Amino acid sequence: MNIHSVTTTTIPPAPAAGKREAILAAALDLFAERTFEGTPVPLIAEHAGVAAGTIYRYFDGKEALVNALYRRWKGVLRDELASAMAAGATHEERFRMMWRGLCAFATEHPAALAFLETQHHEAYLDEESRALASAIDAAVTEYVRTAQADGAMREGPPEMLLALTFGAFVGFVKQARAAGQGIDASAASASGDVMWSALQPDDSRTASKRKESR
Amino acid sequence: MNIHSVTTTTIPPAPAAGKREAILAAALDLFAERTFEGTPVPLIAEHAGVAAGTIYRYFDGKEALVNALYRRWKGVLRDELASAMAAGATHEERFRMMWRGLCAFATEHPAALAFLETQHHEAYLDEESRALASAIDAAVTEYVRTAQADGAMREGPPEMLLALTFGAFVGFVKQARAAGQGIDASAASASGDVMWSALQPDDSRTASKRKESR
Amino acid sequence: MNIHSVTTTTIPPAPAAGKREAILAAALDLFAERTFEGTPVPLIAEHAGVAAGTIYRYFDGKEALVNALYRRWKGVLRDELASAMAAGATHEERFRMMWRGLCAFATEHPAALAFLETQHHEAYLDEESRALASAIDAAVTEYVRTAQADGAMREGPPEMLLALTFGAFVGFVKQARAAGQGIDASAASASGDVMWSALQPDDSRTASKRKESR
Amino acid sequence: MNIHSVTTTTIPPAPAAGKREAILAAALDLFAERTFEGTPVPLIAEHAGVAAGTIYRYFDGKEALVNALYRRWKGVLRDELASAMAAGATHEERFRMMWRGLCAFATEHPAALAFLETQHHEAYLDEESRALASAIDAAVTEYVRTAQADGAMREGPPEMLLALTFGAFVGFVKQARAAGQGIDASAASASGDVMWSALQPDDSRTASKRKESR
DNA sequence: GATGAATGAGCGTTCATTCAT
DNA sequence: AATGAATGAACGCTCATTCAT
Repeated sequence: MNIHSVTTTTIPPAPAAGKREAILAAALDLFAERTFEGTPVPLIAEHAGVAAGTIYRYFDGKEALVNALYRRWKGVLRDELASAMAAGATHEERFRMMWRGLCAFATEHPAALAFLETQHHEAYLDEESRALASAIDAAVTEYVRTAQADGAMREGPPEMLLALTFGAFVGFVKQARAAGQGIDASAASASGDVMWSALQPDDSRTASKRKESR
Repeated sequence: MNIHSVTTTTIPPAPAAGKREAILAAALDLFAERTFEGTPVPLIAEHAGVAAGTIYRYFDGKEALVNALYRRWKGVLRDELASAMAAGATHEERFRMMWRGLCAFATEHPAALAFLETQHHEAYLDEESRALASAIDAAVTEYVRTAQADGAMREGPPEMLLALTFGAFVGFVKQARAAGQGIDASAASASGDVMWSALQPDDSRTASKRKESR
Repeated sequence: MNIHSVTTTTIPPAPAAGKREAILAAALDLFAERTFEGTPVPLIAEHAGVAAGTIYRYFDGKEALVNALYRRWKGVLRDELASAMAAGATHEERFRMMWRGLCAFATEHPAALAFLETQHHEAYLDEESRALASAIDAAVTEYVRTAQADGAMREGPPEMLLALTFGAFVGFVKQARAAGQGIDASAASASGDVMWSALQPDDSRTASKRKESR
Repeated sequence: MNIHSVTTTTIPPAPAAGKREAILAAALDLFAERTFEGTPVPLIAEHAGVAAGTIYRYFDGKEALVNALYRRWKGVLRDELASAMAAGATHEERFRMMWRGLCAFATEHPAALAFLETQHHEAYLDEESRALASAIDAAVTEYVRTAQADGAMREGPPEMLLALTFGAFVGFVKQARAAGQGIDASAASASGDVMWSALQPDDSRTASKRKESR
């Protein structure tokens, strides 16, 4: 989790991590549950245990804060996906690790996922934040393309397949949250099954299917 | 698709449609692209071509307006889904019609879909709006349960399958919109293929699969 | 009650008296219980059973309406006082009739009295309304002066004596209203006793008076 | 008159007194001359020399402000009356001190008196404010009852006697203000004479009294 | 004459941001 | 560095007034 090294002193966004971290943590929770526009800066300050003015020592404004937050967590997500892709031996394994990694992320950082996937970011994200999002898109698109080239994934525009897959993930997580259940290992696995089968080549629906996915 | 016939006369922001419709149309566009909280009432008025005060002749307040809007479009969506479910002869046909109907809705009313699927509605939706959403959930859940009972759909909690499916649809639509492409018939069909195969029983991945889905 | 002849067709502000009267009656009730500033014109219209715009056919604006209302009722009060002063044979009789007349007015037209005596009229009364108030002041001042000249009333600036007397009357009426009681004949008489004795010459009291007050 | 010593440091709109005091002072003047409803918050801010938003740092809203103001001044008045009642040796002395105290209050804090006695407070006073008003009523009622029991005051419902007396006081003050004169010691004394004699037992007057009143 | 939909200035209030301490 | 009082633009909303019907 390289991004945490940005933190001046300690590693996780722990309560002792200093004001900058406290502000980011408070903003994350609040943006996740009330929207960027719906969250007053003084409320962030209160939750962070700092004075309102202090926020402006660490961030140029509310918009800069939300961008820092977005980059922070989008970076964590990117690292999660990158390590999943690096670790798997087969395309299916890579997919399963990604899916599991996403589920783990959603479980460990529910507010972060809600914040990242749920908002209308267009209004305030800056160039750099958008570039980060694009880089992640490119990486997973590359993964899909390779898997398709190997015959391990169905044909079709990678962007569409990814949109369906990540969309499904987000829907799944929101449903689990709305139902008040967490995402346990079996639910993560079952939902991963569903989406992996969605990605299988049509003609693979034979007994030999599984082999091609390596 | 009974409501769509209504659509032509009352829903679009036609200049002759009356101020109430103009306000709803303007609010839809703005909420879809800027969030409920991020949209000032005076801006809605401006887009609708009315004075700010006029909005309060037609709606009790901003919150009543967003609820009216939500119910209007959630109702259209419900009718769409209901007629798809009524029309199909097999479970697969019903699914395909639903997916096609959703794609048509997304194409014809992109702002409505963005508005419905994208926001933090919890803060302002009232009892009646929530009841409408629940009714739709119940209807599609019932569809899944029946299909599962007939062996035409994979096992698993219907809520999870639906969350994945609708999540995938939303992801797909957002991606298509972000890419600036519309959703043509072939894209709709291809994405429907993907998600229908996601819903197939695991053990159906044999040559006989298709038959069971009727 | 000469002022009622101003009414185009009928005599009292009865429900059948036409829209102008209905508006005046509604405005009286509302101003009395909610203040001039606190009463929206559309509410007056609703209570009067007319459309908001109609009020502007009969009055140039809210301010003109309140002036018309003030003059109407101040005129009734003036007539009441004038006839009391004309009818009495002695100064005390005149005073008693005035007091009784005021009490009758407060009983018959409680909203009118509340409106006349209770508000901050300065902000909106026009020249003519103020002139009417002054005329009444002058008439009762003249009465006091005459009574003083005849030795029937204590010395002192008539304005002060009148201010005390009318102030007492207003206080009395407000208290009766607040207590939910009407002003019956005996209460009217008892309060008149008090204020008449207030106006008696000092030298009419015996030398022993002071002792009793311990 | 303990509170009056406080007055010199905290109550008047002294520039050094802090914004809260400046706001209260400005609100007092404006409410006194334009009514609560007739006074826009931004105007209060302007008169207080603060920004409109600043008012909301000190008060929860316009209504909370008017209640704070009411309690402040009603409390001063209560202390005034209480110390007058405590200081006098005879019933008459107590009455005279009260009257003198009221006159002093009206002279020193004319806006406060206008504000307290002149408005339609019912619409916005809260429980606590009303309780304060009732406590004062109860205290003076008790005074009257005691004086009546001692034969030092005429019979009759204490509420009526008090309503007449305070009404007279208010009328007197308003008249003095309208005439542009202050209330000097002799006017205060003369008006006190009038109202004290109003409160005397009937039987304290000689048999010849009635004749003089013609 | 009468209506009531429509207007828009102005209300009470919030909140992103600044700055003296 | 940190505070939090202060600001004032902008918010959601009301209402006196106008005017097409």
